[in-house]
Parts: sequence; structure tokens; C-alpha cells
Amino acid sequence: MVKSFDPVFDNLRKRGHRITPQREVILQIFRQLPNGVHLSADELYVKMNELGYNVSLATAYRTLKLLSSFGLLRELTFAEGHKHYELKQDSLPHQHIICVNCNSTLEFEDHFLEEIGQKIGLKHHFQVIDSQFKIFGICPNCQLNK
Amino acid sequence: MVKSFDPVFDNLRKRGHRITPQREVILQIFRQLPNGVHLSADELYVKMNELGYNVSLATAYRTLKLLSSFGLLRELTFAEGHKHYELKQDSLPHQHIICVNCNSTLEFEDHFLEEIGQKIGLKHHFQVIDSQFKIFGICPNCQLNK
DNA sequence: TTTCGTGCAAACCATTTGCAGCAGC
DNA sequence: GCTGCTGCAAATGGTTTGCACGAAA
Repeated sequence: MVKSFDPVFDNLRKRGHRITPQREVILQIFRQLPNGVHLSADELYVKMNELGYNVSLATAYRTLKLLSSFGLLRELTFAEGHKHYELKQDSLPHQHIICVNCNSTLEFEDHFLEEIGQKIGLKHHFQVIDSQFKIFGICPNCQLNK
Repeated sequence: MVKSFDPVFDNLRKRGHRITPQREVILQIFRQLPNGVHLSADELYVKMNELGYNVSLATAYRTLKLLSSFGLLRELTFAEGHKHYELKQDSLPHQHIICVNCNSTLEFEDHFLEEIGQKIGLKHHFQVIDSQFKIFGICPNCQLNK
């Protein structure tokens, strides 16, 4: 990975932030994540340690917040009381269906909702950062096991 | 308020729950709330004490959870790290625009998104409970004060 | 060399819970 | 009278923070 050519690192530098090994590792992990997978701070922390990178949980939190603050990551809250993060790939806008019983999530692609969010935001003079459509319900599996 | 004729109390009883003064107060407060206002557990607690009802914070949390569990209240998470609740009035579906800078929220009515949520949920065989569309951005006010 | 970033542990804060007494029904 | 509900205080769990040291620029 050639740091100087990576737009994310350029972006960090431009804002006066530094490129550290910890930030490189975190970014790399998110980039290698299968499509649609999102991590909590703790899951990220565990994964880093499994891979042999000794990054502290505090740094995980700080980095997730930093990368979200300028739109590289998307911050998601479902129902379990902690946040999840995923790479924000403008190419693949998608939303979530959440089972309030087992907390599982399902994704569905949708370019349309993304546009609606932009439109409504603009109408109210907001500078839109992210639009999230969440459907809460009971998944097929949990409907059976009741 | 005639308890026996209130569908909410009927609903509670039907599920084996009891009608207590605390639950009556909480329901009453939510019903008297101006349209579109939502409360956190703590805000509800403070309001109850201001009105002279000494209900504990624990009971506030327990009641909010209970009333949300069968769809009387809608549980909202914005960005400040605590949940908000509002009466779920099927007559007035609405969604939120949230300023990630000052945490203020703006509402917009929308019947359309409600239907989309139902449709997408059904397609994936979910029993839909609530659909929430959230737009995160910077509000006009915060754009100026930068 | 000047900041900024990190690790650690302690602090924070929203929320949950164990328990004893009280109150619906 | 049985059992669920409440209040209290303590516990929990995710997240943040103060501080001293190490490292990017």
C-alpha cells in the first residue's frame, strides 16, 4: 500500500492528522471486510489482536470516531446498545432490516432512498452527510420459533 | 380518564400487566406532549417530578421499555448516546433530520416512506414493526456558525 | 523539536438489575 | 394472597478522558 497515493491518507494529512500504523491497520481491516459486514469498536479490537496488531481499545474508539467524522465510515446504531461501523462506499448504497428479537441484520441495496435523503435534506437546507433507512421487525426465523 | 375504556390499559391487562399510577402518569405525559416532541428516560423523569409525581428513574426506564415492546411508543436513537421515545400515532407518520453538530432534530411528515418500509420488509418475510428514515447532516444554523 | 497519537486505567453515563416492601387484582 | 411493580442502590457495559510517554512531521 503506497501511503502517499492513498486518498484517505491524503485526506487525513490535509486535515492536520497523522498517518500512524494503528490507523493504517484499522483502515486495512475495514477494506478487507466482506461486503456488508459492519464492526463494533470491540469487534474491531478483537480482530486486530487476532491478527497480531496490539492496538488498544481506546485507539479503536478514537479512530472510528475520527474516520466517521469526515465520512469515510458510516456509523450505524441498531438495537443492541452499541454502535457499528462500515466503510462508506458511495458505489453501493444500502440499508438495513433489523430483527428486534435476535438482533440479526439484513441488507438491501437501494440507490433510490439515498437520493430521497439528499432531496429532503436540501429542501430543509441541511448539508446531508448520510441517510439511513431502518426497518425494525421480526425475522422469518424468529417468527417460527415463537 | 376512564381506565376501563382506554384501549392502552386494556392492552396492558390483556398481556397480564397491571395498571399502576406510575404507568398512568407516564402515558398521560406522552399524550399531552406537543406533536413531534420526544423524551429521553431522564427527561421524562424530570418532567414527572416537576409535575409532582415521584416516580423513580428505574420505573421510567422499565415503563418505556414495556410500552415500546408492544408498539405504543417508538424508540428513537439519534447521535447523543441515549434513546428518545415518542407516542406512535399511526395517523401521522414522520421521520427525522438530525444535525450531527448541535444534535437538533427536525421532523418531516411522510406517509410514503412508511409504505416503502412495509413493502421491503414483506419482501424479505419480516413482520414489520417500525420503519425509520434518518437523515444526518449539518443544519443551516451550524453551517453559518463555522 | 513541536505536536499529535497512543496505551493504560480511571471516569462517565445511560441503562439494567437484585432485593425487600408494597399494591393491583 | 399471589404475583407483579416500585424504589433504592449497586452493578453493568459501552464509550470517553487525563496523563505521561513515544512517534510523526
